[in-house]
Formats: sequence, C-alpha cells, structure tokens
Amino acid sequence: MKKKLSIRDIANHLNISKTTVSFILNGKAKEKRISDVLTEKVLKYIEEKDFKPNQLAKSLSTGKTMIIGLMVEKISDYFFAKVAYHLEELAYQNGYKIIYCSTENDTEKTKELIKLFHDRQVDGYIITPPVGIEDEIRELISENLPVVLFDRYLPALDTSYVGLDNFGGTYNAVKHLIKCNYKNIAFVELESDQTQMHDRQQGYLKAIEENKLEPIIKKISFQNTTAITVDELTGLLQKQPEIDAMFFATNYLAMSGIKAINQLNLKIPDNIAVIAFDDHDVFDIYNPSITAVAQPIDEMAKELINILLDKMESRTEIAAVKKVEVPARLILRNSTRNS
Amino acid sequence: MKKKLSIRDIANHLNISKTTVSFILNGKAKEKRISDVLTEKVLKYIEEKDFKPNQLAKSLSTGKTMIIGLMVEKISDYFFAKVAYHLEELAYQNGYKIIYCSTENDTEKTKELIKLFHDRQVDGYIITPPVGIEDEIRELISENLPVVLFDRYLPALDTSYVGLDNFGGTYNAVKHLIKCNYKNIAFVELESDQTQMHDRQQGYLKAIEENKLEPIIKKISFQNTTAITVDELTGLLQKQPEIDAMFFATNYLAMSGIKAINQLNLKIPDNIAVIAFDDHDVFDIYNPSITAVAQPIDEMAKELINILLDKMESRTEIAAVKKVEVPARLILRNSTRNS
DNA sequence: ATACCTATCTAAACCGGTTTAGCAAGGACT
DNA sequence: AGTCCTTGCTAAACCGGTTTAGATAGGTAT
Repeated sequence: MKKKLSIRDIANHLNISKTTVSFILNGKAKEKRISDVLTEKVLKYIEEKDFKPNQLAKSLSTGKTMIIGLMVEKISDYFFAKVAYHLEELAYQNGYKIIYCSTENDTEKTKELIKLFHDRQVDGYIITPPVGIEDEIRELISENLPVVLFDRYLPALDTSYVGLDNFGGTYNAVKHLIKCNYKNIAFVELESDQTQMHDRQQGYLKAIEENKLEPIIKKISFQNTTAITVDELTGLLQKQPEIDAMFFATNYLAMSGIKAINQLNLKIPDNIAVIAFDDHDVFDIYNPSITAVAQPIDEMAKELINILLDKMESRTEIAAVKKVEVPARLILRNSTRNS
Repeated sequence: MKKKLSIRDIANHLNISKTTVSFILNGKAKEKRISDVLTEKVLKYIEEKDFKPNQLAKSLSTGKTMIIGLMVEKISDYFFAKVAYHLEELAYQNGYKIIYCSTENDTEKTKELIKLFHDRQVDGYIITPPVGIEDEIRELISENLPVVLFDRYLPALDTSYVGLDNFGGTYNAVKHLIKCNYKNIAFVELESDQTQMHDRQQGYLKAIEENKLEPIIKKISFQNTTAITVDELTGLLQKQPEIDAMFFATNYLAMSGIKAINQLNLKIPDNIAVIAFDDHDVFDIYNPSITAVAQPIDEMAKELINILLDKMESRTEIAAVKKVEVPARLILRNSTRNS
C-alpha cells in the first residue's frame, strides 16, 4: 500500500520549496516569476507520478470545497431525479460536485441538513424549501453563502429562485379543457401550503371564472401517500356526477386518480378527461396516453446552475436576487377530446 | 458577517489548551482524565455558542471524510433513484453522507469519476460498474479502500457485491408464463455484455429448455435510447406470428414495448402477455396493470450499507469478499392470464 | 563604490482540527 | 527524604495545502 504523494514530497525530491510547487500547480508560474525551465521540470515530474493535490487540504486553506449542496423533497421522485441528473451534469462540467439529500418536506429534517451542509462547507445551496425554514435560509444568506430556491419559494423571503410558471401552466391547461367543451372541470390538489400548489389553484380558478364555470376543488390530505383513493373519487363523483374532466395538480396524484378511474370502470376520455400537472414517462406510454403540463427540466437545471455559479464565482453580488419562472409546456395526448 | 468559532477561540476564551477542548469534544474527557468540572464548563460554552467543529480540518487530520461515493448508471432511472433514496437514508442514520454521480455506463467517464471521488477521499465506494474498469477497482481495493459493487459484477474480479438473483427471477417468471399455458414466449433484451442481462437470459433459456419450448430472443441494440421501436416489434411479429407472450428484460424496454403493442392495436393480455423485469410505479397503475419481476430495493440498500459499513468501520477485513444475491419477487398483475 | 532594479525562489505563518509525549503537583509508601 | 503513582492538563508536531513577506544573486545606472 503505497502512501500518497504530497506537495512536500515533490518539493523534497526536486530540492525546491513547496511554495514553488504550489505556484506551478496553480498556474501561477508566470505571475510569480518561476523560470520556464523549473516549471517544465516540475510539471513533468507531476505528470509522471500522476500527482493529485489533496482536496481536503486545499479546501481547508482556500475555504472553497467545490461542492454544491442539493436538497430536494425526495430524490426518487421522477421530477427531482431528472433535475438532479441534469444538475449533476452541469455542475460536473464546471468542476463542481453535488451532495444531495431528501428533505421529505420535513422542516426539522431540513434544518438539520442545512446545518450538515454548512458544517461541510458546501460552496452553494440549491433547496426546495419546506415551509418554516425562513430563518435558516436567511442565516445562510447573511453569511454570504449562495442560495437558490427551487420549485417553490418562501413568500416572506426575497431570494433567488427558479421555478415553473405554475399559474400560467395551469391556466392554459384548463383553458384548453374549456375550449374542448368540458364544462365541469374538477381540480384535485394536495392539502398543502406550498406556493406551487397555491399558484396552480389560482391558475385554475382564473380560467374557470373567466368562463363563468363553477369551480370544483377537491383537496387530498396526505399522510404517507400522495394519492387519491377509490373511495374519495367515488365520493366526489357521487356528490357531483356532472364532472366531465379532472385536472390533477401533481403527477402522482394523477396516477392514483387514473387507477381509481379504471377501478370504477370509467373510460378516459369518453366518460372523463384527465390532465396531469408534471409530466412522467408513464403518461406517454399509458393507454390512452395522458395529457400533461410539463416542466422543462433541463432548462430549469441550466438556470439554477447559472444563477448559482454567478454567485459562487462572485460574478454577481451573492445577495443579489434573481427570480426565474420558466413557462410550462402543455403536452397534448389522448386523455382529452380534441377541440 | 460574524466569522466562525474555532476550537482555538474556545480554548483562548476559557484559558485552557485546545487539546483539552478537542478531547472533550470527542468524548474522551474521561479517558484523558479531564476533570468533570472543566468538562462541564466547556460543554456548556460549546452548547451556548452552538459550536460545530470544521469537518474539513477534522477530515484532514483523521483521514476520514464520512462520505460515501455512490456511482450509479443514471440517477434519474426509477430503480437507481429509489436505491439512492434508501441508501441516503441509511447512510445518514450512521453519520455518513452520500456524494453521487451517474456513470452513464461510460467506462471513461467512470474512470474519471473514480479518480474524482478518490481525490475527495470518500471513505467508501458503491459502484454499478461498466465493463472495463477492473483495473481501477482493483487499484482502489489495493489501497485498502472499501468497495461494494452493485446491480452487476465484474466476473474477472473477486469483490463484494450486492445484486439481484437475476437468473432465478427470470426463470421463475418464465415458468409462470409456461404454467399459464403460453407456448411461444419471446425474450426481449438489450445488446449488452453486462452480467445481469446475461443472467436473465440464462434464466429464460433454462425455463424454456426444461419445457421443451422454442426460445425466441430479440436483442435491441441501443444508441441513445433503451427502447424497442414499433418497426422492430412489427418485424418480430411478422417473422414469428405465433408469439403469445413477451418477457422484457428491463422496465424501460417493457414500457416502449407496451407502447408499440398499443400502436399495433394488440390487446394485453388477450393477444399477447407481458412481463417486465424490474418493477415501476407505472406498471401498477397501467391498464391493464403489468406483471413484473421486482427487485426488493430497500433490502438491497440495507445489504449494501451493511457490507460497506462493516468495511469502513473495520469490523471486517476491507478486502473481505461478501457477495449477496437477493431473491426477486414476482408481482402478478393483469398483463398475463391466470394459470 | 553605492544605490537600485529585477528575476527567482523560499521560509514561515496559516487554515482548524487530532494526537503523542510529557510536565507539574499532590499523595502514598518505604 | 526519596521514589513512584495518579490526576489533570498542555506544548508542539502533524495532516497537506495556500499565501505573504522577504531573501539572494546578478545587472545597471550614477
């Protein structure tokens, strides 16, 4: 088990000081007036031994870890997994790595995780915040650490943010249903005080009201599972049998809804139309395929990294606030009639 | 912007040495004979200031980072995302964090990533290896670093490994099809030299041969996408119209297959039965729901962490080899006739 | 001969912890 | 009085880098 080479070993071997080696390693040879001859010699030796400086030591003295902390609600969810995948790619291209965690949307767990990331001195934070962690985020920013919120924001806090135009996405989708002549459009959402739910609901309401229709809102309270049960759906349809279309505010909600609709032996879209918010591989292969409001995931990832990179590399003020709302894309499939 | 407290600041403030503070922080007060009075005083101050030691400095001197490097083929795939989720949870409970990367099954990228993790001195590696990185893995192990392979192994290398019983899982699933009186069962797989594909194929062949049926194997070569096209399926069915069941060797393959089957207006399971290897949320909500060979994801995650933890905490020899093949679970749904 | 550049390179402090070796004081034993 | 423990604590080296503030040698202008 050969032990790793250090900068000191190199210096000793070549009979020079480690300062010199460090300068050369960091491309400061010219600036620090190290002769070309010596520079060459050192570089050659480094190449030969495939020397890699110890990142821990480097981080300790520079204070930079080149690590981005990513906290999403649940890394195994389709949307977050995809975003993580793109973020990782982009971060990697810029020399950064990602440490990630799932918050489970639990405020206490998130507080702990923020502390953990902080102790590990990550250089930047991407967070899908649960409610109630305003103080911790504020604290980070006051320490001059780059933070970008994602997917949902904290209304009480003026921070950088990347998310979807939830309002517009829903509004357009519901308008599309209306144009296809659906008259009784139910909106199924999770009992939640997160901004994205709220914005989606507002988008729905605006479209409904503009067209003088009656809003039908069903809130699903979720314990462990974000699903609508057959019983809940049956109840809804008994109370309001006129429902001819359903807009599900999340993809998992839509999946459970579709399953329930199947179990009641209703046909999509003949008996009932379906639109899901947030696309999923499933919706494309499903029979019938399911119309969905899609988030442009790669675009969001790009915006996130750009904003964070600008802050981390001090190209912009770290406290500078940049909010981006990317437009949603309505992907028309076969779970709705054509207009 | 208050600057962070260090162990030296604490020592100075209390007029003691930082050695003492360090001992107390690490619970070695008793062992190092620090008086209870002083211990109390220090702990109180630490509590009061909410002091957290700098992990970088700690890692630099101890050589431990408490970070596990996870390299999966693609973090956004259903299976890997789920595994990652469970791993993160378990690692977290044991004080470890996870850094992850997607290899894209690209040997060169994987080599780079291993180097990267190595530079960052992660304490342990969980890797789904692409072919051709035997040397790098061997190198890690020879440096006494804990490594566990996952999902697939490298036949040329005797290392710890956690994976599914691919052979048995496929064998049982195909036997089930045969019991349900299907006679012409096609096996659709990816053109790949990974062990898990090979093992699945062998399981299929054994079941077919034992029952004196004719094997029908279709290999899909994949560039960007792991999918079977409508054309490919049409071709297959034209050549062998007797096919009455299809076993797809991966879940994404199954999804594309199901989509193609739909487009050919064939009915599942009336015209053709379907079984997928590797479960997916989709299969449960699909109509008809799809029978699948499921990997017990949480169990696999548990095994992985256990083996790795044993090595990392030196409870077992680091080079000790422990191979675990967990049995697959056949989840019967509605894409096959009953027996 | 003196003062002043300039080009090259380096000693030493620093980042914030861990750990080894050992000091000082008091008590017990002979 | 001398030896030997035991208790309670600490100085200083170390991990492997970065960075500041010079040191040294040779050349040039006065």
